[in-house]
Amino acid sequence: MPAPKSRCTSPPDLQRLTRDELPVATVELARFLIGCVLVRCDGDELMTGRIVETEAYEIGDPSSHARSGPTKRNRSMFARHAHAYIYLIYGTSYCLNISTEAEGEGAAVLVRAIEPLDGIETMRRNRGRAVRDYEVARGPGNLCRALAIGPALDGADLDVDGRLWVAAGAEPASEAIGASVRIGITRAVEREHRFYLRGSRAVSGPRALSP
DNA sequence: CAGAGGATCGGCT
DNA sequence: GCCGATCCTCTGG
Repeated sequence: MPAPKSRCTSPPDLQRLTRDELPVATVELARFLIGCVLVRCDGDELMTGRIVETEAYEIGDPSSHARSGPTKRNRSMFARHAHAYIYLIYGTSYCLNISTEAEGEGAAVLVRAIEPLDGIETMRRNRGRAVRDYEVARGPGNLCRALAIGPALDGADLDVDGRLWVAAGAEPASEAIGASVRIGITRAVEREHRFYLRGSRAVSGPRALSP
């Protein structure tokens, strides 16, 4: 996919993790991403945040969009790992996923929430409503609205595209990462494939799910 | 081609 | 906590 020129100057600490530095396996990436920094360059607006909540949708998962094979909507899930899969949900919100596994395998990690770091005023403006700092990108739909992530980024290669990538962050202690069942699904509800950073107010969902 | 059902959000009770 | 908005996608006939 052609990547429009980005005018953001990205500080050295926001240098992208290359494809080879990102786990290929779905559940492994979901856990790895907690504490990493999501970087969005929209024109000349730089926005970043610490990833605090993810969900894994692995190969063969009955709750995955890829469960019935490739379709027009989910084709980005079948790209090799580190591509964006973006779709519209409930006619109102977009969701951002990062593809996993080898090309031809349909699997991805849903990025559910970040704690804003840089560009919070831009994110707040994108949200178009008054919210507290920790609410700016809490929840998958809110995250996409805050970062101006939409269908134009579907299929983007995070290893190449100048508009969206993942950078390293302060690695949380392993006991600081919690696991739980996933939110808003109706199949394979028992799998504990949601990961979150304990104690972060930017984590979405019922408090009881994030002790 | 019709109909059901969403990996959500926000307002209201 | 419950419910409606909103519209696209997939499935089945």
